[in-house]
Amino acid sequence: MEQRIDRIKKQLQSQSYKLTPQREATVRVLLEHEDDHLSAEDVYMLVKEKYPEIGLATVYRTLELLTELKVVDKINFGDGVSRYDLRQEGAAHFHHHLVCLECGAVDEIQEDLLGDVEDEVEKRWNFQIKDHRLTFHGICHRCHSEDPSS
Amino acid sequence: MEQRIDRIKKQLQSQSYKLTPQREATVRVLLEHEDDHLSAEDVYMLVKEKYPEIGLATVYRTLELLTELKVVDKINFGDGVSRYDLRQEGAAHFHHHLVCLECGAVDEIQEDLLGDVEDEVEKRWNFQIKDHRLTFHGICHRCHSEDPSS
DNA sequence: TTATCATTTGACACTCATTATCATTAAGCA
DNA sequence: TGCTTAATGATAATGAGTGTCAAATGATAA
Repeated sequence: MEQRIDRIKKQLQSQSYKLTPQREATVRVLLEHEDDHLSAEDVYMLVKEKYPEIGLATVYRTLELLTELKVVDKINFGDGVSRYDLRQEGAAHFHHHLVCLECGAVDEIQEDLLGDVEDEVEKRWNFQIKDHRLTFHGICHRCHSEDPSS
Repeated sequence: MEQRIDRIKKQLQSQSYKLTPQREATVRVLLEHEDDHLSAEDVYMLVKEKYPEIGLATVYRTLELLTELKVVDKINFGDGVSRYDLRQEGAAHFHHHLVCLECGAVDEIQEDLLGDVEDEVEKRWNFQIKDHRLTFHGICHRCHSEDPSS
């Protein structure tokens, strides 16, 4: 935890940004909720517990900054809200989503499913891939087993 | 064109919806702009040319209805606007996007890139896939060739 | 320490896509 | 021709996100 915050601090400073208390509090919330796909409003509520004076605009600005620095990914499941995921360190950024149409749960896959596919796309369409988003919509294993009708 | 409208009409009627003139005008616009990823506002403007009395709310309602019926896909490139794509008929629905970070162009791929991947996901995560979204972000072939710096 | 100056913050007004409301109109049907 | 329900258009309301600006903060140099 502290090491990750330290690395983010250095990353900010290398671009002459500061790790202010507000930003640190925000990052801590993201670290404590790594797999929760929090919306800006979610983050705001959680940060307020530890840092009640913080303003919503600051949370938005921090999330935007962290997105620029590629510390978080801003993702969109089509429900009208952006969500923010802390990126995994080190390992390449393979991270796909399973969105359940039944219960709304969002699970993650940490596998590199697209290695070959990316190579093919780069060659055939002469498109230099920087990033990708892959989301599956369907019925998750929980709803699947509870509801034999579908 | 007329046959496709006919089929959509039947699909609507099978759920006891009507193909009103407003809905038909909207569908025609979608048919005439199949690969353009129109936003609701875009559709509204285009429909107004042929049907000036139509209201924006009706366009939204029609697009929502068509989305429910799986006649169109509502997609989101993260620019704050939903876009609507008519689904291909017959053939399975393989349709991915290449979003250029340089010029903002959105190209399409009509290939089944994910057949094997889907099988694996269904098995390993016990997730019953109904649909997927795959988007690549990067530099398109046009910007790529014009700008040798990157 | 203190003065200085750019960065950051919080409050709040504002934008803009989308949705809800509601009175009116049109369609299908007895 | 009436009746009932679905659909429409106008417009108000919602809500996520952004812009503005004065005040607060932080790093740095004297």
